[in-house]
Amino acid sequence: MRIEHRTLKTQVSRAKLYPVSFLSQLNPAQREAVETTEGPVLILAGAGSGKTRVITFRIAYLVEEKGAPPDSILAVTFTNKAAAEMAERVEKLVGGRSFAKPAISTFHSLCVRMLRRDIEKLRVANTGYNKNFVIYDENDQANVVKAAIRRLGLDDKQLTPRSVLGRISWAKNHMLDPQETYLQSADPKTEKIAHIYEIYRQELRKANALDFDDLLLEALRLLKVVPQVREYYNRRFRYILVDEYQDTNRPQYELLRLLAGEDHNVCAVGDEDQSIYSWRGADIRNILEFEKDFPHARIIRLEQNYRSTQNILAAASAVVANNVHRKGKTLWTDRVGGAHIGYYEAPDGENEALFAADYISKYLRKAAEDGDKSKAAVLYRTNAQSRLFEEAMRRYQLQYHVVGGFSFYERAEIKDLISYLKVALNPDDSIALMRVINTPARGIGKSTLDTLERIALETNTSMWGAIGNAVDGCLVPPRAVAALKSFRDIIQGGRAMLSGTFTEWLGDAPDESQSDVEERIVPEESRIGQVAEGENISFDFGANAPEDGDAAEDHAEPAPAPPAGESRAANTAELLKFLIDRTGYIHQLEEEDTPDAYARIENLRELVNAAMDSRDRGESLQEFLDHAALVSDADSYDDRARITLMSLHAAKGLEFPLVFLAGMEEGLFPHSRTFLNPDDIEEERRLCYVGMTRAMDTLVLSRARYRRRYGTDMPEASVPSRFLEEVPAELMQDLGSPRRPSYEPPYGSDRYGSSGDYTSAHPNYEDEDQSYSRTGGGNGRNKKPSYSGPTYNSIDNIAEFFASRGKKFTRPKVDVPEPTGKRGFRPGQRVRHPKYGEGTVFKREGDGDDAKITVQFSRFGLKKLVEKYAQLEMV
DNA sequence: TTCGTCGCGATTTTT
DNA sequence: TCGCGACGAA
Repeated sequence: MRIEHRTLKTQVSRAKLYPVSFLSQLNPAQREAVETTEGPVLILAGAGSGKTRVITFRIAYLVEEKGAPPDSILAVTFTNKAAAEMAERVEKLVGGRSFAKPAISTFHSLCVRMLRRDIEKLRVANTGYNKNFVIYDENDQANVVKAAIRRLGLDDKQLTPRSVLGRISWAKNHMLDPQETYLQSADPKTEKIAHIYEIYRQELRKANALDFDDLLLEALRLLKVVPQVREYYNRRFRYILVDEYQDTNRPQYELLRLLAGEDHNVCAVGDEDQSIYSWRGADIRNILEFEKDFPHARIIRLEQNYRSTQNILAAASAVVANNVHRKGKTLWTDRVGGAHIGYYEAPDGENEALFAADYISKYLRKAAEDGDKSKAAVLYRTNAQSRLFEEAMRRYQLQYHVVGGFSFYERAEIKDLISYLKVALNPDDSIALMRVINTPARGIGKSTLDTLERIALETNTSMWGAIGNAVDGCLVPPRAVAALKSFRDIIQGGRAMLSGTFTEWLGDAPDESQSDVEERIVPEESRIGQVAEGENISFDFGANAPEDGDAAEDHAEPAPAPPAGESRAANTAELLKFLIDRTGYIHQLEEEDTPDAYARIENLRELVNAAMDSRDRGESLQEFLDHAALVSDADSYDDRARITLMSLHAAKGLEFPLVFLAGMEEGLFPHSRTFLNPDDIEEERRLCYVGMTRAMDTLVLSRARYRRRYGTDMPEASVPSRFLEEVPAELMQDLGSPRRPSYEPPYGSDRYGSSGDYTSAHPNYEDEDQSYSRTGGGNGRNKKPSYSGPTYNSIDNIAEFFASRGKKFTRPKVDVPEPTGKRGFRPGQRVRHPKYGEGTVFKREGDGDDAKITVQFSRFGLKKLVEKYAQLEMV
């Protein structure tokens, strides 16, 4: 029925939307990539070579020319944003002709859908996950690990939750279980980690929770272990496309292989030079071994770049050419010439940001005068760098958009309410429960929690179960019993609302003697979480028919009133309002009566709005929570923004006429954590390549000569990034970096920052700023003296700059090393220590005899040494 | 048990 | 700068 519908419509409209020139819009390689639909294909797509176009056209081609049913096509992307975008573009090409849509999704949401559908097929002897499982984010994971470390009585200084988590994730990405990890461990520390890993896994099982890695692993297990499931997907998906293939890890790779079935109609698109996620388990071998696992694979190279000018491409290529582990390829463009790569060396981070703001504002204004709607991005290595640029943009009154950092769902108040929702849906989610059991404070303190934890451990139940036991058996002081009961009442009320038994529950006036009543009212197999599983953005597996959503309800219903007298199941928004009301959450914030508290209330309203939107889309609570768990920073990219600030990683896949690549300093980019491992440095270099190739017309690299790390008083001298050296000098142009003070010894190459005669008494951003203080100046704004003074291009001026902003500042007498003599250890310098061997100076603090330097030793890690005694030698 | 203050340590990158 | 844990007082 669906198929008939499709073919009919297809014939009618093909001619209109697909003129004969459809394929002629592609170059020969792209065309081959689109037309080779059968059998495995590996598309090596260089930066800006039109790969998204190829993927979308390929899908269109499959549907239009090959007559493939749209829902037999699966396209996997890296981010939700990319998936949504691709879906939109495909929709434009083939949309409106069929109800069936191609499945376009991220790996993780694909796995969630597979697992929600079939995870219970993995249950053995009535144990294992059920389909109401929750997804643990990094914070939840850290809490589990923390508890495990504590329980094992281990020192959490040597084993930080973060590092342990990293090891666990590593093990999972390499598909090692705790036993295997234990067997492979060579030292006591690794053994302990294996032990923690084991506990971690047990705890997640108990909580019916999966972490991000588990989503992939369990989905994979499902396909491996249950043939019917695998066959279902093999029948369903005849054509599979994978974007950003270079960033897939082992589990994802195997998942693909199983999904591909016998047909092997897999099309993988990737670029080795853009592999920037090896730290997350991405395995470049997936590209190299593609031919091995998919014999007779066709390999197609897309080497024409349609994005960047020749200069930009040449510069980026020159940088990445320094990588040894690389097959190598040649990208070319017909956009010959182009502007030079700009370089600016600011005295400090603040000035770097101001320069960027000024440069960007002029650039955009000029574009606007020419009638162009241009766009610009500031890219940096670490999100911490964003603050300076935000301040600068605000100062220039520029509209900007930040990707990453704190997302909506990471705010404490949002996480609290999300946790309440999670507990209502799945009380055994102990992490969520612990988060909210005493927020807002209701008198459940540390000692009570310790008791609960003990009960949970002894009776092998979740915290929720322990609460039941504690209340029933009066195992805690009366006060605590009362507090626990009030908490339990709220949760049970929420559960009753979900199952549509709220009124019964009210009438029952439950108390501690009736824990079995709960079982009757909220039975194990309640409909919770499946209230309306149906339409959603990308696709559904048609497992459940959509229920009629009560979507027509008034959007502005004000009171968070529990729907007394109704017996239908409540939707997410209603439950949320109920929880906010009954927990007194907003009430408590109002009491606080601070601007911050009202901002949080605003956020909560926003959350309720999101819940109502979700309800209007017909989503269940479960889907709402999945969405909250799987949105990522990169998803917040708004392509309408004129100026975007984001990390280099987040910029992957995007392009901008102007790219400003900031913080080109050793230790920052490449990051100091990568110094030890040549492979990691190569990844940094690829990251640099990715950043540079985002630029279409103009690329500016910048660096701060002094930078404050962690907002300390004292800026530290920096060394130019090695990547700067790797850009051919003739492609670069200094944008008038302020001249360095004469007493400052030249760092690195003389190419940087000293543009000879250029004295730069007025770096160009100054004018701009003055005009701002003229126009925007005036009353309230003058709390901070407006920035219109002299140029801050020397140490003294930096001091003045900070002083003028009311900040404490001591002149960095330190950071100017003595020009000669053996004490001149400065960041970047290779040194040898009699005991620790060779290393690289990371930073230097203090002066004279007190001078301390931090050295990254290849064998012993970071050490802080007193320079005077350390007997360091230069290498 | 709670709430405030203080000191310290952290920052890569993210589905 | 900021968030967290430790510690101490009510």
